Amino acid sequence: MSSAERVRAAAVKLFATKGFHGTGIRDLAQEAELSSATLYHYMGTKEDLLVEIMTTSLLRLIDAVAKATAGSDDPVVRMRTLVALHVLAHAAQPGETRVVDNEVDALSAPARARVVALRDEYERYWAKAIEDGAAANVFHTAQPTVTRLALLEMCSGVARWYSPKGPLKLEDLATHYAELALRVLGHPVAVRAQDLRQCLEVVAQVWDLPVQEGF
Amino acid sequence: MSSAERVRAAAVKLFATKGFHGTGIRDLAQEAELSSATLYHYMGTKEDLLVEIMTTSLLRLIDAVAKATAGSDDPVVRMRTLVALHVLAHAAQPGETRVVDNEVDALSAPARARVVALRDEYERYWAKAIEDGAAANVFHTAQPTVTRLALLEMCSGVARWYSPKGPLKLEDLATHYAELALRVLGHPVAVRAQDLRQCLEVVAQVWDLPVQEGF
Amino acid sequence: MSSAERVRAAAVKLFATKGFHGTGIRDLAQEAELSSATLYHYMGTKEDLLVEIMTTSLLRLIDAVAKATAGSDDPVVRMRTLVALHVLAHAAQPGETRVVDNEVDALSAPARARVVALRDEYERYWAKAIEDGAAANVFHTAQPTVTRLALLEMCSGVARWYSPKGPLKLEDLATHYAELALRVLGHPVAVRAQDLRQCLEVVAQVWDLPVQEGF
Amino acid sequence: MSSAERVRAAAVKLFATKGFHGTGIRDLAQEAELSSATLYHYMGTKEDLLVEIMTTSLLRLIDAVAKATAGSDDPVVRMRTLVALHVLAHAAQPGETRVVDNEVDALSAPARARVVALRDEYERYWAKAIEDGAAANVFHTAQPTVTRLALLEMCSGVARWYSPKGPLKLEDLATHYAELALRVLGHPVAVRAQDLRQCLEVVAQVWDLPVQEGF
DNA sequence: TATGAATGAGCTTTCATTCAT
DNA sequence: AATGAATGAAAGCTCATTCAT
Repeated sequence: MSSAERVRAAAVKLFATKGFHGTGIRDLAQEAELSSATLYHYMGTKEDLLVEIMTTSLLRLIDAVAKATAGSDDPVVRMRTLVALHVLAHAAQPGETRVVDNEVDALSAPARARVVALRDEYERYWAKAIEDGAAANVFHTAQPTVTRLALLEMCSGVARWYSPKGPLKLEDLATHYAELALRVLGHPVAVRAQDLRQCLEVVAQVWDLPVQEGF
Repeated sequence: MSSAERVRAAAVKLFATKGFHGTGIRDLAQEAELSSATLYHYMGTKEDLLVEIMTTSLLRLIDAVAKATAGSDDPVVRMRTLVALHVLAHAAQPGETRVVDNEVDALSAPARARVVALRDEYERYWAKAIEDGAAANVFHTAQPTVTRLALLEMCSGVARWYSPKGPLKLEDLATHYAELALRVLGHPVAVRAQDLRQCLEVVAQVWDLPVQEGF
Repeated sequence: MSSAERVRAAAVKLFATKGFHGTGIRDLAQEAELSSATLYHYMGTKEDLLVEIMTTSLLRLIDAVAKATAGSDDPVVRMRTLVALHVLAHAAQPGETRVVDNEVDALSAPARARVVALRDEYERYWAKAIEDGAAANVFHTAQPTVTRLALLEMCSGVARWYSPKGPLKLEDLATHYAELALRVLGHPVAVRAQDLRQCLEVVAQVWDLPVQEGF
Repeated sequence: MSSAERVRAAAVKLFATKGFHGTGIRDLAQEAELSSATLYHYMGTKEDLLVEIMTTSLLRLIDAVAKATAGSDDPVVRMRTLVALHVLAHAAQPGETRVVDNEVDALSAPARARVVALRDEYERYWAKAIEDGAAANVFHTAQPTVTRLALLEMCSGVARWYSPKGPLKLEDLATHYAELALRVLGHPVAVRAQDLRQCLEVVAQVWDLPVQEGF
């Protein structure tokens, strides 16, 4: 792993576990096994580093979602895919995703605006799928917006507790959450692992992970 | 409001919005309209203040849950109550609850252990209700533990976005979430506002809020 | 013991053991079992308290020396008396004397000048006795000034280690030091406890101690 | 002089004159002509700096004494050497020695224990010489322990008043004190400057001073 | 590429002191 | 006589960042 990669990895790890404000430049340097002065060869300011992590993480998520839902009209299939992708990303990349979910308030106003815009762009996919499903009468929910927020929080929570060392395989996790989400939307159908095969492939490709069950 | 109360309120507000590490003693002093030296008449260290907030918040939640579920054997009723209480607490006290949910990592090891023990004690109520419902064949979930975590995250998320100024009344919010939760648990039944009346009363009592629809 | 006395005693104890700068107002308050605000009923500033302790301690020493050497022309007798008084004062009042000996640098310039003047006045008794003894050819020392300083340091050191709980009685201590001092001055004669009886009485009177061997 | 050396020199000077608690970080920075932040490149905590000064000072003293008394059986010679070394060290390095003698109480318990152990190791040389002299009937003292303490205090006092700018040369000072000490021990013999030549050399070597009469 | 040295600004916390009650 | 409340100033120490080498 190059020095630049070590810096980024250190930032992801520490921002995720100790928070942006709880992580010092010296902590980053120690984690990356560099001097604190050397860090500045690989980053701008500390905030730049945070922005970069958040931006690339969200862009990847948007990229993955765009790829995985392209050409699918069925809202149920799209929803299943969105949930699976979200959960897989949060389980496989808990560092990045926790940073995105928890450290938005640490950004300065202009950077926050850009990050929030990306997040909104991402959430549009969810909103659209729910709206379409409601219009098609396959989803039944009195409060589509609230339901969307509830689903997103439910799925994002995975990053807080999932461990690849535990008994639950990634694909089972994704399958389970996809089912829960469809239940929430009033469309309780079984989801099979093979329905999500494409999601796993997209995730592996976008996040550059080895293609295997548990990444 | 006394100085001591102003200090606590300032801490809740700022810890919730800017995070523990992102909040300086001077920020607290300014928010509480006191000098930073005077703060120390009303608190120990900054961490003591955090611990106090987390502890009382969790104790209240446990207290509320104990009161509201006492004497109820039906797992569906208990679950409905747990969800409603959780959502109401997070919507009515978003500051405290966000601090509890987000700042555990800011605690020193011994304090963290105590807080986590309280949180575990609270979650036992959820685990028990889900287990009982599954045993009684009214809940259907292949992964009870995962489902519990998913529900908790879903409900806690309310503290991140709910606003009493929005169109959604607290009781509608609670009703909606109770329904979503029962759907997640494979027991999709309608929930009526009157089913949750007792919850509203317990919340009003435990958090010392005025008894009215929107608190 | 009155509050005023408790304040003074607390200051003597803490200034002696932790130093003036190492002792906080809150330490004094705790030791005196008063609130820190109440302290200020019994003292001016912290420095005033220090000055008062040093001044009364030195004035008592001067008073004692004046009383005990009055009417004695013999330099050997005077020297014996000076040493005995000094050692007894330092052994019986180690707090006050340590403060006087160690905390002069903590004083502001004007206060220091006054205290140093008193100390000089006291040391004049030693200088005079040594000069007279040298003139009378009973003391033999090539460096009278150095010898005086050496003797003073030797005797003051008692306050750092003597304990009344140890095996050495005060009168034996004084006798021993008187002999050592006369040896230093080239006049090695035995000193008997009864030679110092008057010293013990003067010390008991000036410091208001119970008249007994060990005070 | 390097920055690191300036920091140490500043600490010695200020701790000696104003005391540890009376010296602020900003005072040290000003004296060392560095910013207060920069100080922390060259030290750990303020206490670490104090410990370092005390430890190296005592280790040097022990080193010097071991070197200078090696191979000497005669208690009189050893005593003469101990006194001369002690006095020379205190006169030539008044800063370090005053810090060692006066600031032990400023140390935390574990650091104090280590420093006191070193001091005890040093004082063993004195105790041994006095015991041996008494056993050989060349020293006559009824209270060997008290006498040792008296001598140490007498000699340490030099650091409080000796100035190389005064009329007294270092070697005369040492000679005079050696004679006083032998008088105290009941062995009043003349000491010649040439008896102490080796001591001067050892001091010059251990403290890295230019070899000349007045250093 | 890498870092030791450096720093102004800031951190949390304590300081000695005052004052209304 | 006694104190809780209050504070400006200062304490020891760390911050993110720069720069010469």
